Amino acid sequence: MANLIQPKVLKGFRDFLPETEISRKEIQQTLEDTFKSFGMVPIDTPILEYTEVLLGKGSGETDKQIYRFDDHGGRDVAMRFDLTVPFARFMAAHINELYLPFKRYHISKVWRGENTQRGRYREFTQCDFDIVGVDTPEADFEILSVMHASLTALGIPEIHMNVSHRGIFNAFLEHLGISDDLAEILRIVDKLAKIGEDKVMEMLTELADADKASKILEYISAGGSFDEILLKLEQLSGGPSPGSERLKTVRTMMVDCGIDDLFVLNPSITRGLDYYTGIVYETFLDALPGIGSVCSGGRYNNLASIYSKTEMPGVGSSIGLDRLMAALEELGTVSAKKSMTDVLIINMDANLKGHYFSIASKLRSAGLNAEVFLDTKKFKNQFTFAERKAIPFAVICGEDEFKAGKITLKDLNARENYEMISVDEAVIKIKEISKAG
RNA sequence: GUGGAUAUAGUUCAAUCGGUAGAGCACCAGAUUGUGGUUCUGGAUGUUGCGGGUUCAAGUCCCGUUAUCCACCCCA
Repeated sequence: MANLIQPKVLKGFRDFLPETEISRKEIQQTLEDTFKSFGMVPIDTPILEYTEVLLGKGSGETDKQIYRFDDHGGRDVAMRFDLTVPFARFMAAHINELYLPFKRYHISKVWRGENTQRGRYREFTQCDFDIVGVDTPEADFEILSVMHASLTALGIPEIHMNVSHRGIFNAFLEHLGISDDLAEILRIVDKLAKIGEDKVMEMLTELADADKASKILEYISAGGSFDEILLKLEQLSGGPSPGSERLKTVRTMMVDCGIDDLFVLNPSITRGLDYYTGIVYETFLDALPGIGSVCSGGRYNNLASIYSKTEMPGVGSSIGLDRLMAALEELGTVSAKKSMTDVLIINMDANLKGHYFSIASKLRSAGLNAEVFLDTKKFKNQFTFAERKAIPFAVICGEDEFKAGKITLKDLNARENYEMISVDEAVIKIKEISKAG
């Protein structure tokens, strides 16, 4: 009694109450439906992998953030920090049982031991979708298309997907004659939106001469329409390149399909992860840029090469469910349902216990979610329970109704009774009122 | 990981110079019944995040610790 254990959870880890979990599940369902509609199939992988498998192509940062330990058999293991690297391993392991191009989605938790902030946790859920086996504009376009469809299906307000291309940027740097400090330059360039042109210029001049620095700044801050910027990038990088041609084709496809509205070409987007080789993208909410990217990814043509000799070019994207939730919560656009129950059967007469459950069963057969209150308590109690759980209807059946083979339906929101009707009539009434509301 | 801010009832917030913790809302019981939004009566709100220290006395001052938020870093 004296030594109760504190019911605490670890920093960056969270419990989800029904209210939150219901909307999380709804969002996941919407995404899953979208992914399926593009012919994508679900997979799953273990949360624990050999450390060498996960760190094979990671950067130094991943090293620091990964949860890593020795298991009971003395194996050096680690928890997955994203879903892309395990997917590459998965493809290498199962390539002979699969077919190409392979399009999968994967919604699951990942772990990173970094410092927490709003929308940044140590345990969080990613919704990944990737296409492996083809290096074509069709595949690049399809990922962008799924992103567009997903975010539209979720009804995310005021959003822009920033698109860029590593290949063009590399061609540009090569044209400039820069081959050192590439990672450093990428990092500085990526900060443009956050720290501004002056600061970026200042930092770049520390790495390269002023002329080159201003060229880089000119490249990453190129303005105008998608096509205008693309033209400018080509000019700055010494003419058309495979990357620019690819991006041009993808752009044409977006226009042909009428989904070019949400995409902007933003050359300052580079992405920190070093396995990206082609198109890259990041998505920010216009209203909440501070919360970070809610959906990003790109093309990685060599990722599986550390596990297999088979060429497996891939392109994919990841939606950060928790970050998205944090944003939607702040914007007040999450539905805060407390339960899915449509009808509560009031438990008022101890002699009719069994009957109450048979009414519930009939309601369920009619497609409604129904539950019986699990104790014979007074009405006030049972109504309060219904209110707590936000249940919209109650079925009342006492001796009178039972004898007549009827029930009384109560609309708990309108506080209106429909007395002495049959269960079938109640079902119709409930569906009618629910539809209207 | 580094630096800064914050932590009081379920919740939103009080508590003077250091003097044993308070209000609204919410909650529970009853008046109150085969019908919960009103009213009335009564009740509990709590190891002041946690652990030490100073003091006759600590929510208040000091140290440590944990969590949250903010910035850096990085990213979803």
